[in-house]
Amino acid sequence: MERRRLRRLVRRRPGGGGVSPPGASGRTHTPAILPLPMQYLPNDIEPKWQKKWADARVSEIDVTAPGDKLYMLNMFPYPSGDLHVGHGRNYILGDAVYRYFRMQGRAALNPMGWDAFGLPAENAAIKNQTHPRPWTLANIERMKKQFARWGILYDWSKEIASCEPEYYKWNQWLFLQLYKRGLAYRGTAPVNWCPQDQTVLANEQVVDGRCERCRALVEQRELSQWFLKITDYADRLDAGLDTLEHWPEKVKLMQRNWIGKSLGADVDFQVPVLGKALRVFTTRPDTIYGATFMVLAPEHPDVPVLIGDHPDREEIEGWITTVRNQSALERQESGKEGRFTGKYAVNPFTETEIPIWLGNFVLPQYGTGAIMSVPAHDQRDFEFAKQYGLPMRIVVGPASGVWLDVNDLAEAFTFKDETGVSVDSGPITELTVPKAIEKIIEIIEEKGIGKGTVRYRLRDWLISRQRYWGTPIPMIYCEQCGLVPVPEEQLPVELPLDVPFTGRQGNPLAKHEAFVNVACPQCNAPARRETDTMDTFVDSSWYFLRFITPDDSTKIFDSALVDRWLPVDQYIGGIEHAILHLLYARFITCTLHDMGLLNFEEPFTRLFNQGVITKEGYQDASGSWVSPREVEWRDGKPFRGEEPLTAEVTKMSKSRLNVVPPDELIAKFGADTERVYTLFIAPPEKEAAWSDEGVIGAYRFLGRVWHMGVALAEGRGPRAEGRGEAPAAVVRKMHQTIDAVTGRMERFEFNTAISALMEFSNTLGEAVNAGGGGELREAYEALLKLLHPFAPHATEELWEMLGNEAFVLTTQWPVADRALMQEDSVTIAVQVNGKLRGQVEVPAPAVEATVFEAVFANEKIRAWVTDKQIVKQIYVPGKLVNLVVK
RNA sequence: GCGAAAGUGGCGGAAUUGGCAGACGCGCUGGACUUAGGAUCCAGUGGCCCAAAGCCGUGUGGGUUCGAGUCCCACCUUUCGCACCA
Repeated sequence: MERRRLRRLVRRRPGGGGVSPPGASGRTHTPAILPLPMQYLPNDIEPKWQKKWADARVSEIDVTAPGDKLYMLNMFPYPSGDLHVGHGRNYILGDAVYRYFRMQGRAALNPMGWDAFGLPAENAAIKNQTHPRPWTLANIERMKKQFARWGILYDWSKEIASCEPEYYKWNQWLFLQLYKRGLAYRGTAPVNWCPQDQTVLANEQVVDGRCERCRALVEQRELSQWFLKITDYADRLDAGLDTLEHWPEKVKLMQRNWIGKSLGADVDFQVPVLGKALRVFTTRPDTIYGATFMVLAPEHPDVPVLIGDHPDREEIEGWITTVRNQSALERQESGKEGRFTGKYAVNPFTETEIPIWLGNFVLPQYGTGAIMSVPAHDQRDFEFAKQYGLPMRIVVGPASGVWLDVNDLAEAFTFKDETGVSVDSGPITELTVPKAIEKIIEIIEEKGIGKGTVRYRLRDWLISRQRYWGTPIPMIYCEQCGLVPVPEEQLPVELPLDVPFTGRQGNPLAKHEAFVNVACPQCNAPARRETDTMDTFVDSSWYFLRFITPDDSTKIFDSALVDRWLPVDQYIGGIEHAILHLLYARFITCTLHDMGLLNFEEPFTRLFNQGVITKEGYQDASGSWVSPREVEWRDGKPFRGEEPLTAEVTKMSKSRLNVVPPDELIAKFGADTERVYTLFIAPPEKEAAWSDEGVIGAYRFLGRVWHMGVALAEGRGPRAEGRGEAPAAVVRKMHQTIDAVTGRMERFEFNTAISALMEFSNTLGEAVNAGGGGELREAYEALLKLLHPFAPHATEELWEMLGNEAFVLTTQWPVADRALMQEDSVTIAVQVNGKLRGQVEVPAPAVEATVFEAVFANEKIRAWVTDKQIVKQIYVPGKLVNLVVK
């Protein structure tokens, strides 16, 4: 094949250097590297370097010292106990970035802490008849050891754990500040109740109508609970997304959808029998001439009056009760249902009477809980109208002017944009939809029957939980004074530890007399403490501020220092927090800004979401998960004994028995191998399938780097004489690699950064194998530096072996010399009508315009420079090849 | 249903701005060294073909272009997110 031959020609050109001699029989094995006097045994060296880093406190940083600050942060984990290689991806990735920035000379802060409150600890305590605290603390210790064994450098002098009073005191303080400003309130609302976990949940914690944590069906209950008024910040949280240039679009979109900003209008419809108006919210006020009926949520406050004298009142009330008791999921699945109230409202534009219905598809929490129905132009209204035989009226037509007839409609025609034109709509007739909306809002406002409005889907954040293991809400109920906040000087309200865990009848805090009974801070009369605790997402909504001054017992944080170190420059964590944690953290940061405590509103400048690691799991016919140890393979299919199994690739989880614990892996190959493999496996933001076989590739790579280093250190490399020049190809490759890896580190392209290092290592290995030819050591040391973020232990050991004193970590990241990246010559191949016409070798700096004019003039030719680094292919229609060095 | 992202060898994945498709690695095949090798090293490895020559190849069908994995149109598939939000 032409192309292949061409490539070979190019690769073997003189001066290319380092290319192995061809031919199986002719190949001689240079003993420069083999046989090996010193094996790569990671487990001999890794703990040693972990200890050295710890002893030297290399990762501790003085936040008051000057420097080019950089705040790196991995989302602090829930201390659930054992970490598997899937968790490792997150932390290994963060550590690689941290080490890279350190080598770039940045004053990089990389703290770690524990999101230590929460249900699993409580459930474990119930199961094991212990207390959540020792369980949690033991897990923390285990996980710290695992982090260390991965070679991850956190600044442990900044460690925090949210379950400690020193931390949650400030949670309570924050709550009191919010309460003072009216941003924390107690209110009664239909809330999500998880019967399994015996607690209420935030809307964000309900997924597909089920509890995010335990998957139980969530029930609706009318309860009095604590809320944070995140809705006050809906507009800012929405607008702020536009400023987050370095956040994944996906996350911003998810937040935008969750906030659910809608522009529209509130409009009053008079109801003569009520003697007042019912207000509706609509995003399509331009369709108001087509509003032929009105639908209220069954929960709407005016419903009892409307149906008070209805002959079938009891039946309707029964239906309302049924709907109210349904979960959101059941309510939707039961289809559209409604009841006619027997009453009428007046459409303010057509001035006709329109019937008022109740409908289960109208949600009480959104808008005004009442809608004007325009069946011709809204699919939901259309379905409802068809079902109950309600009238329709077409008020929007296509701009193209095609006639529409009500009887022809098989579905609603929405025409959301300029493609639609108002029809039969008084003053807005013939206006396009956007213009019609603008105009009708003007008229509505002139008439004083409503106004243009912005509505949000976002609802207030329900933060109270009827569970023990969380931050006590610092409020007191006094019969005389009502709700009384705990005075700040009495904080923290400590969580009592002498509590039995039976797992029965709700929150054990409520039965702790010494905790509950308290004197009212205002009147000193006997009073009762709030026994609800806070959602743990409150704990994590501001923890990144606490890392700067974790031990300050006098204030939540130091504003001046926080303003210096924050926003967090690089935040790393899973996509599962796209809405919950990240929205709450943004909200709380805004409130602290408004309190004058911060000079910024957005806490995280750059956000990165790593993908999950998946692995095959095996299920038997009954759907139970089978341990991979029991699986036998026959004809490429999995079996357990005679029983066929099904294989499914899923996220690693204990329940699916597909987790890969790092211990065995590290014992066999070392942490560096796991680190390199984990980052090499796939682009870090993508889901990646773990392959036990694939790990060996990373190990071999490190082994080759190791053996090369041993050879150089023992003087078997050319360094012994310290003379001569490294082959030009090695120097060139070094600069190309430095350039490539640096860019890829910045862009989080770790998989290709590592592949570039593998290529460089191969080039270097060939040069060493071939007996070198000069100064290979400089190139090798550059390789060690570039490799350090991925394989910190091996590179430190090799660095030392070569006689260097300081850590690789504290050296400077190499800088590429662009001039030396260039090839000294390039081969230009010329293709004419698909055939290789010839090739010309030219010195790289001389690749200029007229080189080929004489040779290939007057032909339709295709020409390109064969080395990608220099120039691209260029098409020249007939006359002149015009090549330019980039 | 709505929204977003993605479809490239046996597998994970490469391929600035359209310019040598399959880098790098796994696996596989052959070899070296070995008592042995599931260690290590070397070579080969997109498909058709004994091989060469040649032809075909980035989900499918069109289009733009000297040139398309990349750009445009239509479709198919997968994954993720939202899901009666008026």
